[in-house]
Amino acid sequence: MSQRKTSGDVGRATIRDVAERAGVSVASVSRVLSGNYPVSEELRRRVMKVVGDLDYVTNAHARSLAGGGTPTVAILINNITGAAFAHVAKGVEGAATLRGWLSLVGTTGDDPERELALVNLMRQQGVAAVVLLGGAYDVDEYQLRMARFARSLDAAGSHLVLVGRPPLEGDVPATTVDYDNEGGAYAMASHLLSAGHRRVLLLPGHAELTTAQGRLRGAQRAFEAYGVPFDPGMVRHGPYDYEHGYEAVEDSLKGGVDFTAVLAGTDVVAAGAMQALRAGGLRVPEDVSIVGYDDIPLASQLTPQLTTVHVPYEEMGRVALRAVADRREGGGTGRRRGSDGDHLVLGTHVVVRNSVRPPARRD
Amino acid sequence: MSQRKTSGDVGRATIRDVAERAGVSVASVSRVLSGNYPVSEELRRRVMKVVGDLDYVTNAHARSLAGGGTPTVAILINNITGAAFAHVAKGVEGAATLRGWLSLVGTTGDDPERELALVNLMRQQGVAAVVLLGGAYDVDEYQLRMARFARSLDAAGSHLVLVGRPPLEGDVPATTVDYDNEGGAYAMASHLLSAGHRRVLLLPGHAELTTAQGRLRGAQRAFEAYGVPFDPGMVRHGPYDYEHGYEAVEDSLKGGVDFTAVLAGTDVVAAGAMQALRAGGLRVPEDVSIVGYDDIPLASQLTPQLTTVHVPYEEMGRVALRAVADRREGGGTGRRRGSDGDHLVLGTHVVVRNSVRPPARRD
DNA sequence: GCCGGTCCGGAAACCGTATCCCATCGTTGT
DNA sequence: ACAACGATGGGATACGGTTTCCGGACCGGC
Repeated sequence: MSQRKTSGDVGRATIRDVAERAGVSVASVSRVLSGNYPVSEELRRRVMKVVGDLDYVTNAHARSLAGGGTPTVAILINNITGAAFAHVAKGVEGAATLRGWLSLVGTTGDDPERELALVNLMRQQGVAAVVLLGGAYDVDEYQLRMARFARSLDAAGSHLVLVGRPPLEGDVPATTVDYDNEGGAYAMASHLLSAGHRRVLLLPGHAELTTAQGRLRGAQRAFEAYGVPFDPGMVRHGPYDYEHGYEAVEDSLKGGVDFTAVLAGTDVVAAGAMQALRAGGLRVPEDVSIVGYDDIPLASQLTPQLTTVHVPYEEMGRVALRAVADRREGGGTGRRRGSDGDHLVLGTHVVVRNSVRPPARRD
Repeated sequence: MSQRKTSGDVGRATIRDVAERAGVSVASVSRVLSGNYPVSEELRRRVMKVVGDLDYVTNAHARSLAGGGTPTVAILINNITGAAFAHVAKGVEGAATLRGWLSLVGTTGDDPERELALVNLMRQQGVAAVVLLGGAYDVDEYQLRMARFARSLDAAGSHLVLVGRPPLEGDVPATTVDYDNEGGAYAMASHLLSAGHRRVLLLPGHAELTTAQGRLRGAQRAFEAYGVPFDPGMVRHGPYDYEHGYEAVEDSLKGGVDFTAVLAGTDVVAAGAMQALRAGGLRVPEDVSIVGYDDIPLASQLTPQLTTVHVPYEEMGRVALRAVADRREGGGTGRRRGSDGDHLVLGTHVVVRNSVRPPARRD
C-alpha cells in the first residue's frame, strides 16, 4: 500500500516535500534556503510560502553530513550545580549564540570513565570543541589522560579547551584559559596580613585539586612576603562545599585552635565557616575575619558581605569560545599561533566588602 | 592529485577506512560496532584492533540520518545562572545520562524571538523533546505561541515539555511537569499567620509571571482561611533577584510601612530583604520574620537559616525526562495516555528553619 | 534577426552509516 | 553422499541535504 513517500507521512517534512509542493526542484529549495546562490524573486516567494505552510526546517544531521551545519561546542563539568560553573557556561553559551553556534552540556560527576565516555560522545557529535571546566585532580594519570583526549579530538578535527586549570605539559594540541589563581590568593592573604592578622585558618580545598594547590601556594607566598611564619597545622583540606567550611571551623573551635581569621578556598566554604563561627558564639568580623574566593553572587548576599577574590568566570567562558572560533577561522593557513598563544590567563582582584577587620587582640 | 580518499586525510576516520584497513566490508564493521548481528570472533577481533589503532568513533550525524542515533533532549532556560534551574537541569541530565541520552542547553534571555529560534534549532537537531524551564509570562500571545511550538515539535516527531509552569489550555500535544506552587505558598503563609503575624510584606515576583501569580494566590487564600484581611498595599511586585528584595524592603522601611514579617517569592529575594532589614537596624527574626520559596542551598546558608518552601526541582527534571522516555517507548501502540496524564504535579512542603518568630508586638 | 552572454533550474554524485537481501560456506540429518 | 539448513559476510540502497555540472531559456546588442 504505502510506497516510499505518501502524503500521510507522520515524520517531518523533507526538502523533497517542499520542492514537490512548490513545483520546483530540490536544488532550488536548497538554494533559496541557504541563500548562497542567486534565485529569482518569484521562486523565492513560492518556496518560502511552502516552507511556511509545512513549517519546514532542514535536517541538521543531513546538513552536517553534507559538509555544512552549525558548529557546536560541548561543555563538560563535574557538577552542574556550582555557581562558578554556571557563569562560565553562561559566557560560553552567550558567545556561542552570538555566532549562531550551539552548545551541549554534559556532567561527569568526578568519574574519569564517564568523562572518557563523554569526550567520545562529543567526538561522535563532531563538536567544534570540548570545553573542560573546573580544577583538576593532579594525579599522575591526569596528564596522559588529557593529552590523549587532546590528540584524539584534534585528529577528529575538534579541539580541547581547558578552563580554570593549568595548561598541559609538552606539545599537546589543547588551549587553556586560566585565571591568576595564585596571584589572587596572594593578594587576598596579603589583605588579611596587612590588616594585622597573624593566626589564620586556611581552608584551600582538596589537597590534590590544582585550584586548591594554587590558592595555598599564593597564601604561603604572602606569608613569606610579610615575614610571618607559616604554620602547616592551620591548614584544613576538604571539598569545596558549605559542609566542609562548617565542620572545619567547628572542629578547630573545639580543638582550641587559635585564629583570628579564616581564608576560605571558596565563597561557599566561607559561608559554612561563617555559620560555624556564629554557632560557636563568635561574631564576624568583630571576633573573626573571613575571606572567600570566586566572588559568586552569594558573596555579596551574606551578612556581612564577604570580602573575596573576583574571578572573571563569565569572561573566561567568552574567551574560551573566542579562542575556538579564531582557531577555526585561521585554521586554513597552517599553524598561526605557537603553543604559547594557546595559554590565556585572565586577571583576578580582591573585592573588599565587610568581612574583614583588624584582629581584636594582637599577638 | 588527491583522489577521493587518500591516506593522508586530515578529517576523521570513516567506517570505510576501518573496513578497508581490516580487510572486511563496511557492513561487517557496522555490525561489529553495533553488536546487533552475529559476527565471528575472528572478525570482531580484527575490526576492534583497527578501531583501536585509528581511534575511530562513528559519526553521530550519519548514524542518526540512517535511522539510529542517541536520543537528545534540549533544555531551554531564560537564565542559566539561577540555582533552581541548575537543579532541574541536573535532574534532566542525570536521567538522560542513565538512559544513554544526550542533553543540550540553550538560553533564551527572556527574548521570545530567541526562544523561537532555539525551538527551531532544536527541531533541526531532531531532538526527542524540548524542555522549557521556569515560570512564564502570562500574556495573551503566550498560549498561542506555546501551542504553535507544541504542534510544530509534535509534527517533527519531537515533543514539548513544560516544567514549572501551568499546563496549556485546549488539546495541545505537550506535557507539563509542575509543582504545587499555590499550595506551597498557602502553607508558607499559614505558617507565618499561625505564628501570629498579621502585617506581612509580600514580594511575590513579577505580576505577569505565572509563578508569582500562584504564590500570591496561595498567600491570599491563607489570609482568607485565617480571617485576616488582605491588604493589597502590602504587595510589592518585581523581579526574582536580590536587588529587588533589598529595594522593596528598603522602600517600605522608608515609607513607614508597618510589617512584622516578609513573605518573599524566592530565597534570593528573601536574602535581599534580610540584608535590607539589617541595614535598617532591624534584627531577623527577633524584629522581623522572613520566609522564602524554592529551598535552594542558599536558604540554609543564610544567617539565620531561612524557613522556606521546598520545591523538588531535581525530581521535576527526572520526572520530565521519564515522561518523554515513556511516551517514546509506548508511542508505537497509539495514544496510550489521555491529555490528563500529560500533566504531572509534584508536591511542595514547608521547611522550618530559624527565620520565623512570633511578632514582638501583637496588633 | 541572429548570436552571444547571463542566469536559473534540473539531474546526479556524495556525505557516513545502518540494514535488507542474497551468496557462500560449513554442518548436520538421513 | 547428497540435500537442506543455519551461520556469516558482502553488496547495494536509503536516509535528507548540499553542491557541481550542464543544458536550456531569456535578454540585449549589433
